[in-house]
Amino acid sequence: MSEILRQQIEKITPLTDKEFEYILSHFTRKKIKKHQYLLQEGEAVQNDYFVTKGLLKAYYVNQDGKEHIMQFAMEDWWITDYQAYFNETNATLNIDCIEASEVLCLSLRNREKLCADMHKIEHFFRKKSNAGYVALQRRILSLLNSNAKERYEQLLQQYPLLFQRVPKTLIASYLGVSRETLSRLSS
Amino acid sequence: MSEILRQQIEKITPLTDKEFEYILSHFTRKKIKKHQYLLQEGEAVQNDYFVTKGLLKAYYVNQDGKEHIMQFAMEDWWITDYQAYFNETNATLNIDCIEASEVLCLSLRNREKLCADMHKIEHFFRKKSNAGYVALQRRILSLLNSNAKERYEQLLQQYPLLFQRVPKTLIASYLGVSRETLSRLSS
DNA sequence: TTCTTAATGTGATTTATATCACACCAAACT
DNA sequence: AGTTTGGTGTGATATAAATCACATTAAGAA
Repeated sequence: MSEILRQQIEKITPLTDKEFEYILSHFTRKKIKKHQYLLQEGEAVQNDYFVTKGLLKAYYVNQDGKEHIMQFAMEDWWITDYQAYFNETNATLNIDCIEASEVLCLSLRNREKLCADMHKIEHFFRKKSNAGYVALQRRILSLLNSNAKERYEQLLQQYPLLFQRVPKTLIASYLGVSRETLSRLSS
Repeated sequence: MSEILRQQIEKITPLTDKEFEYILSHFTRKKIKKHQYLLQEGEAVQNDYFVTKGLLKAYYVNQDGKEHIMQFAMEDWWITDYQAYFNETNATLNIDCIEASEVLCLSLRNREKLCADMHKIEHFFRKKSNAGYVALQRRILSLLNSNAKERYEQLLQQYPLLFQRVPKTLIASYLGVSRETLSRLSS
């Protein structure tokens, strides 16, 4: 269902049916099974992904094989390796499915074309990017200022829905704590 | 000197003299002395600030009175409390001058007006915001994945100019390490 | 069902970093 | 010139969290 994308855009700017149809024509659809990769480290990053169904994670794997989760994405969220996507370099992140998912794929070329053609859409993406920037600043502040327990509680409060779907092990990896420490905090 | 702003914009999109003059008319100038506040916690956030001269820091002060630096800004950088600026809420960050500074001030109203009037400028701000988002992701990854020493070395490599101007104590506060630990690392 | 894999809890130990305390020096005021 | 303030180094100690190790349970796969 692409209605969910339309709704997201319309929270920022109204669209006619024609306009939305035009926008949507720049996306392709993709279904991914559980545990399947959407993106692997070292590959070129083809797309930004808008999630219409399911749940994914983008994560970095370091030299020791430890995973650090950059972001989750469920319905109505966007996900990709943005550094690589915007700069057209190879991915340093992996993205794979926590649950079977469906996404709408937007290549950088189509994104830029849409933005050039429709001032509205450039406005939409600017607003989304600003909101994303602010969200990351909050996360940084949380990392700088709070200990493991506080970060856990903040996340729980901010994204309660996530907890019903994401195993604690992955929450730990997102928070930058070991799964053992997180386990001890909950109790 | 506002030429520095023009150069920054022209890295993304070319401008005529008229266009730049029009853009600049939406900014006001401000000079700030060393140690003076540009913004204090609890205030309304009037502007986003483009630095033409000097060096500033934006930081959060927690319940215990400990400072955590969200960002620095020197010539050619932007700085404000973005969460509060974009959402028109009161500041949770403080901004003050490390060196005597000069800034160009852009209110949210003028920013939105410029973006609505000139597609070019909306494009510029979208690009800047995207780049900012990517930079914050890098910082998060650094916080998740690296210890104090590694983070220090990464920062040193990424912003070598900063080190000649910012005391180590503040670098520590940006990295999320105590000044004592940072001091021991350097040696 | 049985087998394997993923998720979780919990003890014992180690380690990175924070905290406390004090000394020293350089810069800025007055 | 003298006095305050800001920046820095370094020892001793405390603490949050990582790591290692093992047990338990739940969930998928054959």
